[in-house]
Amino acid sequence: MTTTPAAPRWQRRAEARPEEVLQAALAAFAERGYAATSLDEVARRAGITKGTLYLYFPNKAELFKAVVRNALVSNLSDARQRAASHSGSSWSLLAGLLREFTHRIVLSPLSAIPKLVIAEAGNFPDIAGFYFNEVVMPARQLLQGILQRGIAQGEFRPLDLDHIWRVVIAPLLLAILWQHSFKPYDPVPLDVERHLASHLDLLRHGLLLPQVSALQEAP
Amino acid sequence: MTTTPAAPRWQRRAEARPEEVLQAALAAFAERGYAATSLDEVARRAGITKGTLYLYFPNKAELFKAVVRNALVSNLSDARQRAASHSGSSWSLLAGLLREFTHRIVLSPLSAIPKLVIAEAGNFPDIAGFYFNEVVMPARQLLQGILQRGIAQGEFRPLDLDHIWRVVIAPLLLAILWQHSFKPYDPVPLDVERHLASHLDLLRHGLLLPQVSALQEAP
DNA sequence: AGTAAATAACCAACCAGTCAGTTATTTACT
DNA sequence: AGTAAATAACTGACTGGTTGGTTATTTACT
Repeated sequence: MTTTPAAPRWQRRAEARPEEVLQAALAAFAERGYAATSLDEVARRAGITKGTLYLYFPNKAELFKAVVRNALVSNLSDARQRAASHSGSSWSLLAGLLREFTHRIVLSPLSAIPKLVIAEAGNFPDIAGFYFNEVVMPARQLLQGILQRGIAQGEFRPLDLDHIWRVVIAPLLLAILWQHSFKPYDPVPLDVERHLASHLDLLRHGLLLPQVSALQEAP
Repeated sequence: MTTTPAAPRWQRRAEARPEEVLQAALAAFAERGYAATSLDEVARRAGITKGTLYLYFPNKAELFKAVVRNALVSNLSDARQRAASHSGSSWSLLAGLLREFTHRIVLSPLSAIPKLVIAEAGNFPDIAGFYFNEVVMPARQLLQGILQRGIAQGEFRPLDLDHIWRVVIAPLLLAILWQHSFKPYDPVPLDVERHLASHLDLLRHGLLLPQVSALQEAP
């Protein structure tokens, strides 16, 4: 009686593990939140055990930070570069950026991250601080820069630069939270594309000077 | 040697306990979120012990639901009645409503509740469903009614009624979440009054027909 | 005295983090 | 090429601490 050559119980895949753990952690955190997600669960989803997980990440908070970095920070520096080298109107830059943000974050699994950070900020100050410094601050600077340029060039009305930028991105945040918190209960599910269209329509009429607005029907 | 007549170590106050527990629980949940708040902590804040807490609420989830219900019920039908009996322009009604919402919710401890519901929706589906039906649906109907009236009367531009209402309230939601999640990290703290002013300014230019807007500088 | 209200000690379950031991893979040597 | 030794990856059981929930007992009030 010969034994079939048993497949190994596990394989060494040190290269692939970290990325797989990050994927698994994002999915798990997104479903249940940070506090409610156990590392056993994350390990299970990644096809390893908890001990292995600790070979790659020193603790739960650092794992979470790594998830955020991996998912968002790269995306953001991307946008800044595109903004710097933009040559068209400020409005087309702003609208393009909001569109791209919608497609690359709101409509992707990445949207779980802002929701998570907001939900758990109270309990994990260093995560909240990290996110604020690494994500919110750059985003603010990017938006304020565009708006300021638009005002200076006589494209936008005079605006309160310290506050308008939050009003401008608020509908994106709402869309993210809606999808994660209310989607199952909404009888008229949110159509993100039409939400974005309404948002841009409001901004175009609300930000641009009237004479400029009239020139730019549907940029 | 006489012993001074010792004050009783505790008193029987069955009437007052539930309300006091609800207050304590709201404060505790608001600070630390649902999962991270221990019932010992809630009891401590309410000036009782955990065992007593269980005399009045069957478990943690029901306590949480009771907090949400209790905090919302008073504020619920109020706004709808005022809207129904309004006689001025749609814009003044809308702006007034957003102002009142800002002062009565965003700037009050009640703002903890939307934040909590959004944060915990994934883990507590029946709470999320309850909140959606009792709070979100009425708010939607109220806003859509006002916007529809404004369009019909030639005050607002034609708008996508299914989507614009979310864009309109998004900045209020952002203000709530900002205060609860990012306040400690923001070097330029959010001035809610100026945030509201920026918001209303954008809406006035973005929603109203140009000729109407020109008539209504600062309503 | 009788009982409702409240306490305090208790249990069972869960989980982040640790570590001694096991196994797959690579390296060094013949 | 073959294989023994060394290494790196991985496992799984365990620990210490916490917390939701229970209950035997004490206390205040009628």
